[in-house]
Formats: sequence, structure tokens, C-alpha cells
Amino acid sequence: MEVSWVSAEPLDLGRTLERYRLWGDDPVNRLGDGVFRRAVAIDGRWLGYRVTWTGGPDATRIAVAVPGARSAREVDAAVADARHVGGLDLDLASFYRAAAADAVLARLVAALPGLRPTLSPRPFEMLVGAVCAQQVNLGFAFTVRARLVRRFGTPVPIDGETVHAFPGPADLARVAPAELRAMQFTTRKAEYIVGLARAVEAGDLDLDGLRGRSNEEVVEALTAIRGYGRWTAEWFLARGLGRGDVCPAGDLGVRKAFAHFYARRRELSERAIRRRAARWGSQQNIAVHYLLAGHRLESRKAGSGT
DNA sequence: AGCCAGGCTCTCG
DNA sequence: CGAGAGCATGGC
Repeated sequence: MEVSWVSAEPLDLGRTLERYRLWGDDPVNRLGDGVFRRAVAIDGRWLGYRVTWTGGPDATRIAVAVPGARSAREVDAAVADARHVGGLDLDLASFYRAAAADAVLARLVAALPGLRPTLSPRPFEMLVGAVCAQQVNLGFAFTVRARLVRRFGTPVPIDGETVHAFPGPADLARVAPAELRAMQFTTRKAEYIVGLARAVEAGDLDLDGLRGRSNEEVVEALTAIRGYGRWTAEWFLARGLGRGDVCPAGDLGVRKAFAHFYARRRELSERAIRRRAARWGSQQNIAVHYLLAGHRLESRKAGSGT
């Protein structure tokens, strides 16, 4: 079964999803040439789906196909997942209007038309992925995350290939931290990941319920868990929940991007970054995404390859 | 060999 | 609180 539609909003899906292979192969979000594959859960069953697209940033036709679907409801679930992954529900047009007032953002919007933040549809997946990326370079973070996924996730066939569903709390709650250590997680991170899985399994933390809470409440709930600090909570708000008014100002990449674009390469304090980002109000999340992508673009051109 | 990488916890003042 | 040390791991 398949559905397709034309995006009325600016969108370059290829550029947006490119993120999924910037730092290596991602067995959960598989991006090929002009095709993206992922799995979605419905009624306890995993279904692989495929997204394809044609046309330019101003009129993209998107198609979502779910080869194993037996009902429209299953297709709807895949479409919802795909919309989240592609950031399709973010108001990019409003961001573009706000960006026009900022010379840096205006330039980046012109260079990267239709780029959207990719959101992570599943909170547990988002949080564990964030732990993987704490304090290590992103290539390595992707490597260990992929090991985790291949070992504890669920393989789902689609189009003769395999996508992996990210392991859920139940899959990881019973894992001994030593098993993660063997995959080159640090002892601490192994504890953080298993600890989160067990907290969710024990009912101490309602991840899905976070969606309905304020930014402050989400940060408070997450930072109460060992291993989950402000950085992780803010990325969760931004990339998990798609909150617009969030800027993970402590993030190394964000700090470098702000230094590059707004301070003649001099380091800005976290507070200074927050102040500047606050001016963008509910567009902060997208603005930060453009700054990060723009910084990658320009430093790659300069010959270094972050 | 040594520094770096999209942090977090713990301890002190 | 806010700064600072200590922590671990692999890549370059």
C-alpha cells in the first residue's frame, strides 16, 4: 500500500535526510539514493516503510509505501512516522520570514533551501542515541549506536533489505551493562542506558507523557535520571519533541557554529548564545539546525571535516 | 603520545 | 548556585 502527496511547504527531503549518513551507516534510518527506509510499530508488529520523493524545494511529491500493510491504519502510522522524521510539520515558512532579519540565517537559508531538522519519533530511541553522542565524536557515536541496534534491535525486512527497529526499554532493561561495555560503551554510558530502560520498565518514567509537558517540566523529569543532563534534555526537546523555543547552547557543535557565524570565531559564553537565540523565539530550533548545517558546509569547504 | 570529541557527576567555595 | 576536577573511550 502506498500514499503520496505534494508538500505545500518548502522542503528538500534529500538534503534533510542526508544527515542520516553524515557520520556513517545508520541501520535504523537507511538512506539510499533517493529512497529512505525505516520501521514503524503498530499493534506490536514492526512494519518496514519506504519514502521516495521527486521535484524541487518548492513542490516536492512525497510517496510513502508500506509493502506489508494490511490496513489504512498501518499506512497512516508509517506516514506519521515519516512526517516526524522529515520534520514535515515544522513551520519552515515562518522561520524563513524570521531569518530574513538576520544576515547569517538569510545567507544559510539561501544556501540550504528546504532543509529541515530531522525529528526522532520515539523518545527512548532519541535519548539512548543522545547518550551515545555524549562527549565523543559523532562518527564514533554512530558506530557504537549501530552496534547496539544490530545486537538488541529488531531486524525488519523491506524491499529485500533490512532496517532495524531501535531496541525498546524492554529489550535493554534486561541487558547486563557489561554487554554494552564490550561494544565500547564506557562503563558509565552502559549504566545510563540500562538505567533508563529499567526506569521506563519499572514505570518510574513516562516517556510518552513528556510530550504533553512544558519544556521546564521535561528538563526536570529527564535530568532527575542519572546520566541525563541539560544537554541531553535540550536535544530531546529539540529533536525529539520538535519544540521550537529550544537552543542546546552547551553543545560543542552549537558553540562552534555561533563562534564561527556571530563572533569572528571567538568562543561565546553559553549565556551569550542563549541570549542571542532567545531573539529567535519559537524559531530557535530551526535556526540552530541551519547554523550547524551551515557550519559543516563552510568548514568542509575550508578543508577540515567535522 | 597526547589531545580531542555535539557531557555528566560530584565536590567545594 | 557556579566553577572545576575527574571520568572513560576510541580516533587521529
